[in-house]
Amino acid sequence: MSQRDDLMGGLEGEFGVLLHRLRRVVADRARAVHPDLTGASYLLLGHLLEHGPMRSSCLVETFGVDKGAVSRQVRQLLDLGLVERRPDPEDGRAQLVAVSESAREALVEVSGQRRKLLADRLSDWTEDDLRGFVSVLGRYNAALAD
Amino acid sequence: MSQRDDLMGGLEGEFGVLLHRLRRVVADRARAVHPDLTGASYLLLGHLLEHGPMRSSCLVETFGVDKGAVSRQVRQLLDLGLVERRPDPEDGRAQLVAVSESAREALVEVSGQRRKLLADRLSDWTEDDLRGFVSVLGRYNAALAD
DNA sequence: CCGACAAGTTGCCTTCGACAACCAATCCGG
DNA sequence: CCGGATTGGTTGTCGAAGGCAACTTGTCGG
Repeated sequence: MSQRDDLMGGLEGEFGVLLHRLRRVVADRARAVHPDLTGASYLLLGHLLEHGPMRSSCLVETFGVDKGAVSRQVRQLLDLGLVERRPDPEDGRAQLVAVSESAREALVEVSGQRRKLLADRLSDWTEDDLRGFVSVLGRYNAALAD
Repeated sequence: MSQRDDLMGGLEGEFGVLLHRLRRVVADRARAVHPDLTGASYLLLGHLLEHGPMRSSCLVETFGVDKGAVSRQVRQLLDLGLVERRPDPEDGRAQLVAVSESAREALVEVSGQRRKLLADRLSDWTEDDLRGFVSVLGRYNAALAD
């Protein structure tokens, strides 16, 4: 059990470093999509791109942040023309947030740059390495869920 | 290559969620160590506990954040009595930051609570799973380094 | 029709980090 | 030995980000 504890300690340490470095990386990529796009909004945008249009409250739930924060970030995305809003056919008082076409293009473009940048640094990773990493990260995320 | 791109996309998504959830988890754990301890300072403290006394500039380098921020967080740790400072024998103008004895005890205590909390959620992870996760996280961190 | 409720919005506060200007001690070339 | 250049660290100011709470508004159920 003490071995397991040591591993958990190492996990914390790596997460601490990751948390700080990722903040900067995300902010940089956000700026690449649009000069005035902030990091948090970029993450929302990415989630919308992957999972399709959804309402703000859904974003609140999956990211586990305050709905006020999401409201402001969606507002920013709207102002920058990166998302559009339309009424939710299933609930009259809700609105769906959808990635705009121009944002989709920009995200694909930035995604290409990112791939080039990380290609050499992760070149020794096999596809299985990558797949396993994503999977295990997902399981850890699930463990963190409230 | 398109498979690899998809995997990278999934990686981003998981990191986005992780980034937000971890923020809250870290803040909670910091409060458990000391009511007035903030999240960022807690991460510094954890790093000091694992790697032994070091100077502020070393923390700046490993975490990749501004030295002003580190200076303030170390100040907070000092005010709370969680770290002590002593002159660096190898460089007259530098100071070493070291975890205090009381802080060490508190960290071990919180570590125990944390283990209990995650024990059931990660119970299906083998020790190899855990070790592999830590290792691969370290490699990813290395890839993020500037 | 009316109260309960859910979706969003907004204001206020704290945490956090970037940037820059700044002090102090040390190192180094002459 | 001396005077800049360098390095360790502090401080002030700013924007990003989230938590909390009060509030608006539209919807649903009795």
